[in-house]
Amino acid sequence: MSDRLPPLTALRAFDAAARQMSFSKAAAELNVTPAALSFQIKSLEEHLEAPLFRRMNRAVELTDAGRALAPGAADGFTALSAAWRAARRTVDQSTLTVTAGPAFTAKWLAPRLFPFAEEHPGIELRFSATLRIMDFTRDDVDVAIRFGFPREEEGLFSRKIIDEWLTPMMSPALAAQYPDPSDLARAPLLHQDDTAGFKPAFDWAAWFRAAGLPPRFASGTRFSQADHALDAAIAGGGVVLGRISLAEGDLREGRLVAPYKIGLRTEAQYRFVCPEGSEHRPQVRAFLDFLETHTAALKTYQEGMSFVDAAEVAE
Amino acid sequence: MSDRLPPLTALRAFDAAARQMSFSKAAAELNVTPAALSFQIKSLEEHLEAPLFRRMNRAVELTDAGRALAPGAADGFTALSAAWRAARRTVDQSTLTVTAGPAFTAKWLAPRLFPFAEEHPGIELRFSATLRIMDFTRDDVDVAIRFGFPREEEGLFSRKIIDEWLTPMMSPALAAQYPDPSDLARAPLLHQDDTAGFKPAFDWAAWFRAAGLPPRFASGTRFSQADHALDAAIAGGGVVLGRISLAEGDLREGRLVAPYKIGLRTEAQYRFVCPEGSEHRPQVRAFLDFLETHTAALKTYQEGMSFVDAAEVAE
DNA sequence: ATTTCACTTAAGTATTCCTTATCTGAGGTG
DNA sequence: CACCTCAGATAAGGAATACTTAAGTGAAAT
Repeated sequence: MSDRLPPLTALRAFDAAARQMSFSKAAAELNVTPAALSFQIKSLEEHLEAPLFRRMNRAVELTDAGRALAPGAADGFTALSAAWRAARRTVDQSTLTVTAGPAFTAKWLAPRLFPFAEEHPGIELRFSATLRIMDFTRDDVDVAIRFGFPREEEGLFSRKIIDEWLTPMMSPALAAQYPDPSDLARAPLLHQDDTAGFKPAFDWAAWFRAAGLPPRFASGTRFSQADHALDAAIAGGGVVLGRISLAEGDLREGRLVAPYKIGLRTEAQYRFVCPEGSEHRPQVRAFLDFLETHTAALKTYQEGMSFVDAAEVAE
Repeated sequence: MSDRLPPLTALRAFDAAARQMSFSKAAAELNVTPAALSFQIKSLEEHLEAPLFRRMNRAVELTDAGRALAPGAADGFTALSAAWRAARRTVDQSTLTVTAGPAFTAKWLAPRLFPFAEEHPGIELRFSATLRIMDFTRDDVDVAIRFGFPREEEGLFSRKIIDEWLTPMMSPALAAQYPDPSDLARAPLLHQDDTAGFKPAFDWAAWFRAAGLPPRFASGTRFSQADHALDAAIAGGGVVLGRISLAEGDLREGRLVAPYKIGLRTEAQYRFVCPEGSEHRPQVRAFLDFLETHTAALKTYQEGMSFVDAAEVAE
């Protein structure tokens, strides 16, 4: 009964058998004959000097020792195969998996998917819209686009792609009704909660302070995602404190207008994040280049605006 | 470049090489010749169709692919070997590793180590004093003794071993100075913080309410561990609201006395916890029996006491 | 210039692993 | 109740893998 690891093929056979609760199904999974699998289990039991399965003639069930081994073995092999996939992604130059929040995915990535595909026909782009923090070695992701304050992390390549600022936005029809910032006192306001935790805050209260207007009681419809708030504004549902990063397309197409010249600037920003070293992989390089050229257009919207930093009007 | 797992021996060779950053050291670790290890790495690189190491003539360094693979591979093998150790513990009948909080270890387990060893000469008992929550499949522990409210957990065997209650305790000399509960108004009180998070609380404030005495401003020395507070009381440093579970030995030996007849009872209790099925293993069985017979003596201290539930005097 | 060190390569061997074929025994079926 | 089926066990031979010894390479150290 050695303390060192037993033969790994035997352990893998056990893992499959424990998951399937059947030797023959496990054998099928591993593309070997049931006889081979039976041998592997037997050899593992000899190493342990105790049975791992109780053999009933129609089925097998785990012994206490088997139950102690199974979950950890499953975890171990899951980790190994995730690591292997991560290494394979490193080699693969034809696919690129990007994760971003739902709002950025909807408002920025999705509309630009086609242009990217045209520029880079050899790269298959995949999106994974989630706010969950990614672990590049565990999740099948090459690149993450995250919104937040700049932060360096060990082993990660990180680059700012968009400086964020906000200004009231609304449908052209509403803009005619509310020509002046002070008119917002009687306008229906749309709120978004997804950046509620950021400090210094960049919400309506902060913008009113930046504009030197009296605070308004925080009434109005609340949205959990910024893109939904923007869509509601497009539909004429109210005035949204729009994030330039997300609204750019809608502003360009005239679905939204930003009639006032007061912008609220925040240190929070969209960042491109990938494992260190990954930034040299061709498809990652291509994607970063694409992001940088396509975010450059945002700068034009800054013309004529006067900005106030969120930190200056922090509560 | 297959998506399935590569040969596991090759992966393990890579893991060792990546950890050691040296093929020859890795070969020594795995008890093979450097040539064999070189082959394994090469075969893994062929599976991946990309190099994992950059060979400099004096050293090796990981490529991007290697850096992507290494951490996950290490995690995987760590998990596998932990799982294997867990299975081995299941088979081993000669050792028993118990984890408990520092106070229980000091005041209850340590003094009874010798009696247990005499009763069960074949069992080697090991203690691991930590408050960290244990994962039986990951940490090398057979049995945990935890203090808290009763709670059932999937896959765990759990049994109450001590019903907890508290009463003021002090050295015999101090007891002479403070014959009546009301005298505590002028006594130095000792506090313990380790159960501060429990609700309903069982602290001095709760006991004063239970005794119908006016509340005292919470001054006095604070201890992060209950056993240190008891030791301070033994040394005459003040009056502690002692937990019967921890104080039993000191009460029996006369180092502490509990002069008042008002006890504060709490639902919190010491529990014996082990993986389901483990409770049948001989050394676990023996330890649980031992605990149960040696905690029975605590009941005698309840005689003559009148109890108030902590919930009844909750703030 | 020479030595040394770390890894590589080659050829042969040992070991592990897998297959085919046969066997066993309990539960389901007619 | 006999029979069949199904899941796993066992045996022996063969294929694939892993390892060893021995010789080789090239850059850094002396």
